[in-house]
Amino acid sequence: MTSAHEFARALRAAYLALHRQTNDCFAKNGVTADQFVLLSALTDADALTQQELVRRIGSDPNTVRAMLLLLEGRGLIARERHPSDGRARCVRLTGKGRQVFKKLWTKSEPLRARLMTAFRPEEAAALLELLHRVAEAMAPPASNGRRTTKPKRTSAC
Amino acid sequence: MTSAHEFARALRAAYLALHRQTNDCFAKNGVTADQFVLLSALTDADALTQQELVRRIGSDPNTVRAMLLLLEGRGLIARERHPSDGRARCVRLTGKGRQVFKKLWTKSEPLRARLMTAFRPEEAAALLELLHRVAEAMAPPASNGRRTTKPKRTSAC
DNA sequence: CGAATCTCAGGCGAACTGATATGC
DNA sequence: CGCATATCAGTTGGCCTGAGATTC
Repeated sequence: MTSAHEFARALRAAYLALHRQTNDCFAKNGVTADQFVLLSALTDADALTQQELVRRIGSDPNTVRAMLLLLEGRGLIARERHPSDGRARCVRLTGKGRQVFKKLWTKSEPLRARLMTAFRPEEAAALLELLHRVAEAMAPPASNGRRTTKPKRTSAC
Repeated sequence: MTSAHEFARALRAAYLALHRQTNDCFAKNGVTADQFVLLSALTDADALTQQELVRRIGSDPNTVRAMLLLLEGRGLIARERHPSDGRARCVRLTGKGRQVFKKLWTKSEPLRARLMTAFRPEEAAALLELLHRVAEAMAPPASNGRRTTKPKRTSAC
């Protein structure tokens, strides 16, 4: 039982250290670690709805909206109306956004290299799977976020 | 290289899920997850200086101060002057603080149990060690926090 | 109608910067 | 003197609640 607490503290320490280094790495570009995560989620797909973005980065709709407004103001992302669903918004990277992300990605290479020194390649897969299991185990049990029913569509935009 | 990014996202997802569940768990007691971490650090020792507290929970002096003022206002901790070092402050749990922490600890038992379901007991130690290595690898390389020189004393208060 | 998606207003805790006072 | 410890003032980004508009 107490080992769970130790584990939680270690997880916290590891994440906070990573988060801080990432923030420092991007500080001069005016981008935060969380914004980088959002941008990287957008590079995985051509366009995503805000809701889908919320789901992928594990955040709150209001938080995502605030971040998007910020990034939109800087011309890194664009928000268009969804063609078939009047409620939804399609979020995509602009050309500038893609360019900036590429620069940030290159800039953070050393950080990822440092991260990889923490374990051997053979361990990586196991560790990754373990972290996924942790996230799954700690996912909201019944009443998700603000959802009252099941997720239903994954709305690929 | 890209696996480092995957790992970072998984680490983030796991931590955020844990952090959210912890916050929800303590919400009705008016205590946040970070405050719980601080309180738990104080249960490990009779008294700690603020600086040592900063080091143990991996935070910022200003942040810790703000949290301490908050907790002091609620009567959970006390800040006395250090007997031999006029600059330092000795932080300790009050009786009420110890009592509250105990209640919170009990209340969060299910959370820790859920966390333990994510991996088998044999894996726990290895995983713990791995997370420590990650935190160490991502620790500030040269210029620590605000420190310009070496840490020197660990000041056990 | 209910439900989903996003918008808006407002508040809060955490983290940071920079400057400052005091004691070692 | 330099350095360490803590304080104060102010800003920011992220997260949350609660309410509302619009659309499916």
